[in-house]
Amino acid sequence: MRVDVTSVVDDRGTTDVAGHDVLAPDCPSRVVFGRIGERWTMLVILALARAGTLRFTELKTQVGRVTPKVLTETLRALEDDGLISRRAFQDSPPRVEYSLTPLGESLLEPIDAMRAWAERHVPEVLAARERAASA
Amino acid sequence: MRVDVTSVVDDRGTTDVAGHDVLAPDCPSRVVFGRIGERWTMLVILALARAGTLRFTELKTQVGRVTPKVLTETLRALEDDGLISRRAFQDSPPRVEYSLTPLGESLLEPIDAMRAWAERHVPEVLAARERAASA
DNA sequence: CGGTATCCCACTAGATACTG
DNA sequence: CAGTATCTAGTGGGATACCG
Repeated sequence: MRVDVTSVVDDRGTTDVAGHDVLAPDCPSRVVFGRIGERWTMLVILALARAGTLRFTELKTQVGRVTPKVLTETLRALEDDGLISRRAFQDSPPRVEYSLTPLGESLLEPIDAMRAWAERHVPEVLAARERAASA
Repeated sequence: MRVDVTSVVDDRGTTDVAGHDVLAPDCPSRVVFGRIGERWTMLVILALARAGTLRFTELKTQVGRVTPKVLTETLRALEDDGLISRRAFQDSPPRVEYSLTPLGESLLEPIDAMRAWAERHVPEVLAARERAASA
């Protein structure tokens, strides 16, 4: 995710005390929302939260029908972000274990807020969609 | 966003009391995460939350460099989901006002949880990324 | 087992121009 | 003002095959 850097602050004082403004093109918040938006990110984090530690193949089956290529990309991205850690053992056959870092665990709180909202309100959303579809 | 419907429940009892399982391919939570992931959704919601009511062009300037086509798509999707409401007046020149529905307002809570996390932890994420980049 | 290496497609979203 | 209409490009993600 690459964003441009012009007009970070407008002239209406919409930035908050910490200097953040979600409506600014380069607000750090977008880093998070960008990751969240990626198709398998949440599932990987939630699977690891649930299991503690998982190997590549375990993760693959937990998460659904993700292809190895995409799962690898997802894992690398999350590792680069410091959200998960990867431990490779020098065994034969190979053995690699993934788990959440403390930073990754701290993400669970907002994620669960989202999930809680979804579980509570998704029926309303689906009902609204059906109304819209049959209009 | 369309997902398939097989293997909703696995054999390890991972669904919760309400019958939801984020790791299931068709969990309703994905509806939410799908929307969140779309590029302009959050920005529109936050702009409306901040301003209360906005017209099309106001929304356009608030939100950044979105094209009219994409903004329209975003607004329709959000309207179909019951998150925003659109009121058109029969004036000339035309006048249309967008605002959050109560459902849309209820989404602000989890959104802010995410934003709060982002503002608190994004420096760590960025630091991790730099470490990864120079490795 | 834990990935890479290729190839490929759908789909998001941008640019641009036009209209009731 | 508030959009629609086209056309196009970039890329996230999938399928498949192969490797140390």
